[in-house]
Amino acid sequence: MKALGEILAELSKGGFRITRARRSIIEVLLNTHLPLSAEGLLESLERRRVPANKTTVYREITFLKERGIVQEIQFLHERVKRYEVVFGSHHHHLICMGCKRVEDVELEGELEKYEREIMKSKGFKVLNHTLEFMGLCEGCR
Amino acid sequence: MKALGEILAELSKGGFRITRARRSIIEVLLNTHLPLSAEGLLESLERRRVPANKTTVYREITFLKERGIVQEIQFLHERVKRYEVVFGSHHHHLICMGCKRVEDVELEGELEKYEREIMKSKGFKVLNHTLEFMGLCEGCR
DNA sequence: ATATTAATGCAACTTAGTTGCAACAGTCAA
DNA sequence: TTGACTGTTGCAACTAAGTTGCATTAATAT
Repeated sequence: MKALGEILAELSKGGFRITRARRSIIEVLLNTHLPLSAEGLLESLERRRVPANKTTVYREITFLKERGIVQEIQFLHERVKRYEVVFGSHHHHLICMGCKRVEDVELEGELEKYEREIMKSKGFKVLNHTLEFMGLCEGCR
Repeated sequence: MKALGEILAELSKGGFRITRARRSIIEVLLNTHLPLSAEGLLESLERRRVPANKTTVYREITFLKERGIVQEIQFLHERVKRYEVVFGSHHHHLICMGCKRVEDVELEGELEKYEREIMKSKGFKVLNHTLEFMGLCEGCR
């Protein structure tokens, strides 16, 4: 995972401005590390005394997505989309149906085996995937 | 996958009514077999001359979900939810980013290995999962 | 044939996200 | 440090997807 400075330097070099809102949004996403919804992001900004408009938040998310800095996640049990800073390694989520908390998991070996299988049997080239597990966490079982 | 008659008999036995809308919705979902959105379902009904209100469609989907007859799918690249009849065996989807078509895949061996791993390392009991692959189909590559 | 109540349709509403446009504010160069 | 350039923001109004309350309709058992 990248550090704040690195991300800001990259953007700056690209000719983009480091505004108060932009810096704070990236900070919040780096610090929570569990996926936040646009509304959650808005609230976090308010708590930090960096009030922002929801339009700004949505536009900033779009901007950061386009640059591969954040990624969008859609949990099946929710209506809203969530966002998190892209990690070096691809990972997945464990969603507890009891307490609704979300944990990360990294899976060893990943799904490459399946992706090869799919290529062979269907001629379909996999470029990306989503995988989320729903269940009960240790505390809620 | 269940046949129409079986599903209807089951519902009838449960004290639910077999209305024109209900029967048609189940028929459409059985026949398309690829996941349909609520709006798509509405259009299919119109083509069959069984006009239904969108409220009815949403309520029927909820009803069929609660009874384990249909399941809801959320593709990452879309805003809408989609619905399909639950198959005997769990399967996943290949979403072509070119033509937007969706194919089914069944994966051999499934993700049980990962589910056991998650149980061991995190104490998290997996009850369900979603897995979708995004990429390019044979025709679009 | 009729009573019961599940299912429906309508209109009004909510929630999540988007758009156009005028105003504002980082950044660079002088 | 000042200004000019243009990227960024906020507002208000909008769209799309889905939900709700309530009065009406229509499957079904008797």
